[in-house]
Amino acid sequence: MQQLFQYFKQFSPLTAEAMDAIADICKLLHVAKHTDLQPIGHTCKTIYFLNKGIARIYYYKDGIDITESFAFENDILVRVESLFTGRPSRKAIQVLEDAELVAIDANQLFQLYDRYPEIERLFRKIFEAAHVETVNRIEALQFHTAEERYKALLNEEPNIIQRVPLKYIASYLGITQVSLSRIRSQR
Amino acid sequence: MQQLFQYFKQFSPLTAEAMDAIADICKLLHVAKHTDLQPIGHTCKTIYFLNKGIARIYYYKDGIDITESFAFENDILVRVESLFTGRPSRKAIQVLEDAELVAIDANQLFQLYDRYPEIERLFRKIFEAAHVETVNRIEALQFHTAEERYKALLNEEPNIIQRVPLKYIASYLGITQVSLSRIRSQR
DNA sequence: CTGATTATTTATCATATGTTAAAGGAATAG
DNA sequence: CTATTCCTTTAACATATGATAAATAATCAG
Repeated sequence: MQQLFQYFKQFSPLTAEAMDAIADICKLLHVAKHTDLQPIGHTCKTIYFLNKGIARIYYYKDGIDITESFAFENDILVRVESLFTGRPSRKAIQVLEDAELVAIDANQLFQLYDRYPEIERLFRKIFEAAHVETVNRIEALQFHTAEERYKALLNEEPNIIQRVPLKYIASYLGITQVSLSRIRSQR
Repeated sequence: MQQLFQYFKQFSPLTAEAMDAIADICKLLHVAKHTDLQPIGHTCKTIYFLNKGIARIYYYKDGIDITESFAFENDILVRVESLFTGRPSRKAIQVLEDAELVAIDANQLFQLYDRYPEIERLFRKIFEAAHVETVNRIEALQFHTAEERYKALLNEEPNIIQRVPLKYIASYLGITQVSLSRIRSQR
């Protein structure tokens, strides 16, 4: 659990009491690769934090598997559009490498918001940072070529290539597997 | 100011005291069309709410004007990636039609967060909703064709065509003006 | 109202990415 | 270790979108 609280520290401070309250609603999970942590159609009621391993959020569009995002060590992992609306998600969370993660019960967390404004603030800031990343991602998709997006990804996550099947990376970049292969083979 | 508080009501309730505190840090603005409300390079320190009119957030990529997003009546208007990071924004806000808007001073608002958890909660929810929209937009850009995106936009904002120059719509959709014209002329 | 900008459409050609199919490599189960 | 399945690359062709230029159409300033 230290890893999680270390992560929290980047965003805002917590009293010992608030930390205990959070720890009480957390569970440590070990999940084997290829497991769907949360299936399509369920409403997101858990906020995950990845201690170790890789996961992705994916969905099906016209029967084709599309990766919306990846999560790595020390990332928060959540289906925002379901958690914040209370609606079922068309997306699933899949673990790509044997993973260790912390599961935070969202309903219990939201109750803590009432008792601990500092906890509400912490998660506000965590999700604000995620929001900023999402906005930046739009810029990439809107006006960079597939090749530029691929190179930018390599820059941010140099070892994603060794750890994630290329087909997942392709749909994350908004292109087909074949196109990605073509881009990779050019020089 | 009633329009703004009406908007707030959708998200969470406020005490009269909190409403007064917010009203104290708000200014009503009238801005002529074509005006840059906030220039490129400034750090976003104001949250705007549009009572009337249309605005857009735009930036330059390789010298070309690109529209990141539009805001209409009853929309919040903010450069998230600057407001939440405190860094200067490469984006500007431009008013497209004579507009009436409410300007909320962000630094003063953040101070109110300390005194009124209910205000922090309200804005948390407002930005969570914006976050969800951003996530959904990625899905559109990632795996819909330009034509699909155009039709989806028409569906959501049927009168955007009458009110916004097509060139701005084109870059918002991630395509050139010429491509949009071509799509429109097909049937 | 008129001329000058600015916005939109149309046409032509170039190019990136999609689609489909097949072959070669890598991972996995038994 | 082998056979099967899954992943990745390559090839050939189709198509959507980009780039450039020119022609209309609309808007705006004087």
